[in-house]
Amino acid sequence: MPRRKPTIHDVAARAGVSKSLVSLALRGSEKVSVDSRLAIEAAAAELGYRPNAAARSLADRRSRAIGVLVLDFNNPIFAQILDGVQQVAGAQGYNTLIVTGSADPIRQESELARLLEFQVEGIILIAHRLTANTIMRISDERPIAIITRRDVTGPNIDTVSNDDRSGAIMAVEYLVSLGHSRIAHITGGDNQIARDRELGYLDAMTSAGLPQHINVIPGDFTDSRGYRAAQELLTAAPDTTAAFVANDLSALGAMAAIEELGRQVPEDFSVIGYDGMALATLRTLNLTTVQQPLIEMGRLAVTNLLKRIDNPNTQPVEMRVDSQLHIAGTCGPPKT
Amino acid sequence: MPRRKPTIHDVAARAGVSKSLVSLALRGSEKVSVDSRLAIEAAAAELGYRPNAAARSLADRRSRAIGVLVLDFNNPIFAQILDGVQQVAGAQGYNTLIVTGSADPIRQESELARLLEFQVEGIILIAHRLTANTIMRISDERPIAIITRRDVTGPNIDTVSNDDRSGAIMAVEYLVSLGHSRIAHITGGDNQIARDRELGYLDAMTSAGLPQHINVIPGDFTDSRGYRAAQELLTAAPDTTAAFVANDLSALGAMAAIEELGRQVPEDFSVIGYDGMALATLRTLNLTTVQQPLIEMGRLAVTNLLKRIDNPNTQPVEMRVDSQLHIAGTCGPPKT
DNA sequence: CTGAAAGCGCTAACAA
DNA sequence: TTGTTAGCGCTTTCAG
Repeated sequence: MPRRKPTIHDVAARAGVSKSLVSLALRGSEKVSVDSRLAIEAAAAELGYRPNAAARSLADRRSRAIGVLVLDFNNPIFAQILDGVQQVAGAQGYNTLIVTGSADPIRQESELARLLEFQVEGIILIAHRLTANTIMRISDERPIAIITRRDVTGPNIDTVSNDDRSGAIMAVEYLVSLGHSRIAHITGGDNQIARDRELGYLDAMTSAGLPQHINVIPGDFTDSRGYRAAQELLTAAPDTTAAFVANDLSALGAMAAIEELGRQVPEDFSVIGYDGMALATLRTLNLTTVQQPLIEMGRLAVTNLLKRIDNPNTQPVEMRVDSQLHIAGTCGPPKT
Repeated sequence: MPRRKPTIHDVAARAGVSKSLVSLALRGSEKVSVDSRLAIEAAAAELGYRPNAAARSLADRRSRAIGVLVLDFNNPIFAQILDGVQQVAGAQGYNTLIVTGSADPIRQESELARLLEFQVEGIILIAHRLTANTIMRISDERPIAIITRRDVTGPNIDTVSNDDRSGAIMAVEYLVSLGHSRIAHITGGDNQIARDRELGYLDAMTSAGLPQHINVIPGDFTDSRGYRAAQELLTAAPDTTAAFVANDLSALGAMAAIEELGRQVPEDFSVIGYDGMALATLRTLNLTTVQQPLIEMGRLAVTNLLKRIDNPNTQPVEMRVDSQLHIAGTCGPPKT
């Protein structure tokens, strides 16, 4: 048994037909006689034949693959989005190449370049730290669907996002409705999403006639930073009774600090997050949050992307999905 | 400007040299004059040239890619392992193709097949639900490195795992040392890892001279099942004071149920998990657990795999990593 | 140092 | 229905 990998050529020889017939048969063409098809399939099976995707992609001039760039895997919400992405892509016969490059913009660019070299037919960006410039440049080569952000748009770019500003307003209004007035905000740093959520916070506070400036603590969407921000908050403004934290992961970190400082959540302090991270809404944590339809967002993005791949010159689609207040166990009325 | 993608040929024309020189220059060969190199690089940049990975892989007879099959993304520990995998693979110039096929063995097989068609040079299995048979068959074609399991071995298969049985013993002994005697176990279902952990539990209970049979509740490694199992446990054996849960995700679910049933953790009930999931050891949850060096496991597996790719006929490597008791906040002495 | 030529495995006309 | 023939874009001898 020759240790060389069998090719379509070997299959043809073994089945006693020509190369091209094998190609046809294997991709299920109608114009192959039943006999030939059977012979070919048998030969392929016996040989343990595997089509070579690289060769096919070369000859075909298409890869049947889309690339997904994930900001990082440490925030589980990206895994949820990815689930949705894979569902739809798989169902449509597309392979998904997933890469993740840490939050470093430079590395993200090189990851993107790798995707492009693989000849992906389109790209999904799940959160990202790329410049508008980079995205525009890439979108010139391939259609792009961006999930969670909507600040970069272009003729070849679709977006799926929720309305972070409204979501944030919803969160703060909920706290206000519970009777809180000294409401703090731990931000998500210097990016569009974080800014929108912060703006929503400021909007809602202003509408409610509440003061807020001292209570905006910078964060960065990580749990550890949320932890430190909460410590800072309770030191600087111990009379604060509630916090809207920019995302769930940070909110979990914040809760840890709050409880370590001797305050019970929600009795002594209310916390509301943002995202709808599966684990956070798990009953153990029971985080009250603004829930985005994460899986659905993944599904929608691929759907749009595949449409654009088939039909490049359609108008860009900018979808907004609705987020919902998920009321759980981390918010309550202030103690007074 | 022609909308066709520029090829090496276009670059050559523009730089005024031959195709093959461009190829050499682009891969950094020494034997290209500085002038030519500069001209070629300039031409490539101006044209926005991207090498075609499919073509290269065809001509090269190697893809410089490894495939990773992840059981599913819902358990965050797999993301941690993946981090380690990507670090090493990236550093060695390998692309990682990540696929995930739900826990369904059939779908997992087809995901594997796709990886093979992409001509990956080796495969990493992060947990999996494949039969020994399938794995053996695949390992015939490509080297495989399996992470977390060690029940399938073969000449072309390396493994990296921790000693689940000892880890489980460590967990139970810790509970015993705190004074617990009515210690339950929520299992991880019907797979080697879960069985090993269960055996460890039984070992430790026996050594300590404690009864255990009524207190083994079947689980499946998910949070929701952990939740239900804990409910079941407290109904069937309300005098239980502690539980060793087969993994962290389930442990979180279990804690939710326990607290809902009015018991404080750790005051009224102790919980210890297994894995060292980043979020669980986060201070908010503060789960006491047996911590596996997840990132390191990912790194080791790729390292072994790449060695085997370079040097196919070496002895299979079966690595055991050490897990540690991570003492946090969910275990305490029994209430009496 | 450079260029011509062959071929990687597959698909897609086009003939037969 | 089947076989033949060109490539797809790139790497790699092998002569200049």
